Amino acid sequence: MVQQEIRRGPWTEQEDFKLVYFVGMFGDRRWEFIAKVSGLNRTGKSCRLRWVNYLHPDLKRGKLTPQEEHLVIELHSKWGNRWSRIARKLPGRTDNEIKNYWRTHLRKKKAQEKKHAPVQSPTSSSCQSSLTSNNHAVDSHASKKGGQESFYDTDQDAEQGYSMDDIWNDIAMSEENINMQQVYDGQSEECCKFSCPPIHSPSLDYSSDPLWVMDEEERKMLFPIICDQYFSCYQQGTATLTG
DNA sequence: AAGCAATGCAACCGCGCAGAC
DNA sequence: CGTCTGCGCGGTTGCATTGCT
Repeated sequence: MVQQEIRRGPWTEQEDFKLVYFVGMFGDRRWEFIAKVSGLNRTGKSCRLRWVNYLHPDLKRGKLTPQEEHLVIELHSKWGNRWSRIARKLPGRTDNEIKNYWRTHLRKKKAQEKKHAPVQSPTSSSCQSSLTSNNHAVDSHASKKGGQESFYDTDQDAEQGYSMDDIWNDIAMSEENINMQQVYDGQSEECCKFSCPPIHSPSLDYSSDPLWVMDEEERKMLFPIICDQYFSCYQQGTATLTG
């Protein structure tokens, strides 16, 4: 079988749909499997990352609240760069998000320090301790992107943007049109709701069965209707948005 | 209005850990 | 017990956007 080139870089909306769909079907554990079965030509890692950091339905979008900021600062002073650990204390936030947030503030803080104390000893390992102690100063979080609506932002501009909520809604809606049971006899509709927490490969262990490791052709044979309906549904959605 | 710099965030990389065999 | 595989984590990079001159 010809090894297809692994896709890299930004994810397209179509890829997002595919991933959401297959995670809903197989759960969010077996990423290599999902990567193969979905035909995304992405690595399992990449799929996981995309899901965890962006597509998971429990994710909050938008800026950290002052309380969350405070908590991050507090926990970071306690645990250091244990981002995943910190993230667990902030439901709906990812380690990546918190890490980025911290970096941003670190940079701001460093810049400020440079301004105010240009001849400070560099050995004071100032970043962490000083940051944790007075990072409230930057709590204003003068994010220049405050008014900017990301394509996926759910908090803002629900009318204009095509948010993740919309995507989930679309998926939920399209599910009503797709009779999943015809394709996956034995898997209840419940398994495909993409509800959270995600389903962990109910009752069947696909991974151990070589039959479930599909190549492109097999995949097309099994999923053509689902995928086609999905994407036409998706395309309708975006078409109405893009005009 | 154009060009450049700064910023924010999505995605990748490499390493380590855990479980299966 | 060693090896393999998959996953998770932290660090880093690259690019798009925004702000400034």
